[in-house]
Amino acid sequence: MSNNTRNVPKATLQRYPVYLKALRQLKKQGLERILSDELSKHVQIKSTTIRRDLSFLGTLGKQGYGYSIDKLIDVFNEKLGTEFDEKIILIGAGNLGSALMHYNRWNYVVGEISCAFDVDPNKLQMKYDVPVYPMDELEERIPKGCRIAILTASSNVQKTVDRLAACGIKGIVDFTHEHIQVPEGVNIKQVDVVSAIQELVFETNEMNV
Amino acid sequence: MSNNTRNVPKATLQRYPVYLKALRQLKKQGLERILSDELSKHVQIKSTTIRRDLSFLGTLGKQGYGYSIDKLIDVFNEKLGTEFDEKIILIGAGNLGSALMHYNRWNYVVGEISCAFDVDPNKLQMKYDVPVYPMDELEERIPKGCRIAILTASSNVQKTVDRLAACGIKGIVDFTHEHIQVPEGVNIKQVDVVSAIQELVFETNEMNV
DNA sequence: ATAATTCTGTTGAATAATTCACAACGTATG
DNA sequence: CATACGTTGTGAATTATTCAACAGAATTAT
Repeated sequence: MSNNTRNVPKATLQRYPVYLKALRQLKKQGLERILSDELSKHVQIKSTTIRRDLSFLGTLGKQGYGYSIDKLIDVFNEKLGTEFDEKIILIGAGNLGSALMHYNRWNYVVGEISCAFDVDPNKLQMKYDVPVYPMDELEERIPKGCRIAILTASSNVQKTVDRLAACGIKGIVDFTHEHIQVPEGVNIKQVDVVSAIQELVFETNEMNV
Repeated sequence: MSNNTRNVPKATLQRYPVYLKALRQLKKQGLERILSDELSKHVQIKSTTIRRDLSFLGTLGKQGYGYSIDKLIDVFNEKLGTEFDEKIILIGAGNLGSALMHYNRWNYVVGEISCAFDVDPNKLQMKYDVPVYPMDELEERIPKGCRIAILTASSNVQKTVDRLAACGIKGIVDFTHEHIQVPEGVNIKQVDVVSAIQELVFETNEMNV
């Protein structure tokens, strides 16, 4: 009933990207509406949890009909601010960084990589339409209003994080294998194969006890 | 007090990799012991939560002294089965796959990539000491006892997942942007920049309401 | 139209996770 | 060896999350 997005539980917030991804896929398949029960089968989350999660964003479904997929996607964009215009910077233009610049196909999804930075002078060339600047020039080249950085460089990690925070970065997607600390108010998401594998191994072993 | 790892809460299981990573870093810095309060500052998790989490693995700390870092790391390895010998396969030898084969430095951490598979005949060459086989040969080439697969290929994703499950894969680290469904008993971990960015954007916006 | 059906939104109960508070124990000190 | 101190491990209390059950709104069928 509330019209803003205050007080959305953390657990719910973490499920939104899952819904959004599934919805985009369903739309691509030509579907126009979906029931919470059907969506449940796709994302393996109980339908009642889905309905509750969505209810935080407004009264979106219709009884006896379900949800309009387009409407849901729109609401995610409007209310949660994924308005395609997020400016993202990339730190590190190595193998992984290149892969990310390459599938810069999150155009129309969250935003796009505005520019990249690297310490290696050999890597300072435009790649897949993304300019690569020297790491030294971070403070002057960083786009106005940029909040999100993707960190793939693995030297001087902690120092780099501190510089990013000083530049006003509010969220860091961290691909490094280091453990790093962030100042208050900065959010970090690990995107780490090793940790992911560990979690899988832990959970797989648990299941066999 | 329990000597096995039964009934470890899911939330706890997800924090273990965080602890492990921080502990390895502290060890590298030459530290030998740590208090739950100190560790708390590093990982931003309340010390009381840390103590409870660790207590599921046995009685590891000493009152008035803290925890031995070496001992903790050993316990994670022993009790949770990260015994360095996990055989991992990689599906897709493109940019991202190459990056993963390159920092195959999870030797001594979880295991190693035994081999990779790709549909593209041009990519079927040994890369960073990892052999790359044709996708067709998955069923015959997959190592015995292999439980974990890393999925970076982005064509025929769902079909590939089904084949992996049929081969006995129990955990999939998923780098694709697709939404995929897994059969009962198979665990999946998304390692997705886009979803990570979305979560960051969602949470960053939340904080400013 | 009207009635039957379907599926949402939400209440309240059950379960899970976190945090508090402190007794018990190991260490350090004299 | 005894005493003081500091930190763990853990019941009990609190908070967060999930889940079941159902009233009621919108659709569909007649």
